Amino acid sequence: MRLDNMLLAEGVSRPERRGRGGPVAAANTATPGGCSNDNSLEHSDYRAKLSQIRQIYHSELEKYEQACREFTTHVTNLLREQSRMRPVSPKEIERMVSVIHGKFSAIQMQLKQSTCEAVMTLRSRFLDARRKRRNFSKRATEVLNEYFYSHLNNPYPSEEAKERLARKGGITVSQVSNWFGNKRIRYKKNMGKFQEEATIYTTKMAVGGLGSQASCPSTPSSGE
DNA sequence: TGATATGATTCGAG
DNA sequence: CTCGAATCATATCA
Repeated sequence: MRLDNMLLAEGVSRPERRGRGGPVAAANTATPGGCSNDNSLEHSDYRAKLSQIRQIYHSELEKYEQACREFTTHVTNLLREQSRMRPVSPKEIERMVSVIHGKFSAIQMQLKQSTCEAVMTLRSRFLDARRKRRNFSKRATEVLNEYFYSHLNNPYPSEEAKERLARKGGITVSQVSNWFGNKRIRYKKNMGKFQEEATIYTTKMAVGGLGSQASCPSTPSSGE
């Protein structure tokens, strides 16, 4: 019965597809800001696939139910015929019918399970933020690198600092945390590869620290 | 097209 | 919760 709830929550066994996308896109644990603006285009694709799954699911379900009905009537007719030869109690008929229904519902269970799997796969395919990774803007990486290389001794920004960096770079706090996590370990892994970058940012910091940025044409400030 | 860069996620430890 | 580490999946480069 968990499967039923599952399918219901995913909108597969929903009677209609009218409005209210509902709980489909809201079941994430944290969703670190990745999907804040651009849900429309990918979502249409996602919805299309989901409705395809739903259609198959419903047609299969209908087929099973029809087959179940046919088989049930067939068996009951058979038993009715036999009742002319031997006594057939209503209890026996009832038992046969329930056995048939049990078999068919087991098959339906399998259908539900495979549908569930398909939906989960689809979900992870489309809703996983890793699938639509975008590099940060020039401005964002600049801001982050400036902080990183000016705090090389302790590159662990506080919550406030993270918020400031996030605002300055136009990204979320979670993204700032991710960036610093990646940066720390990758810098440590081989510092040699980052020496060039390090000197660039440290010298930039030195220059920028001395005379504001009034006459510095090398800070485009708006990248994209 | 393969190699590399990079953002995001997962997992265990503290 | 945050952290380091490993890993995934995509973007970008040569």
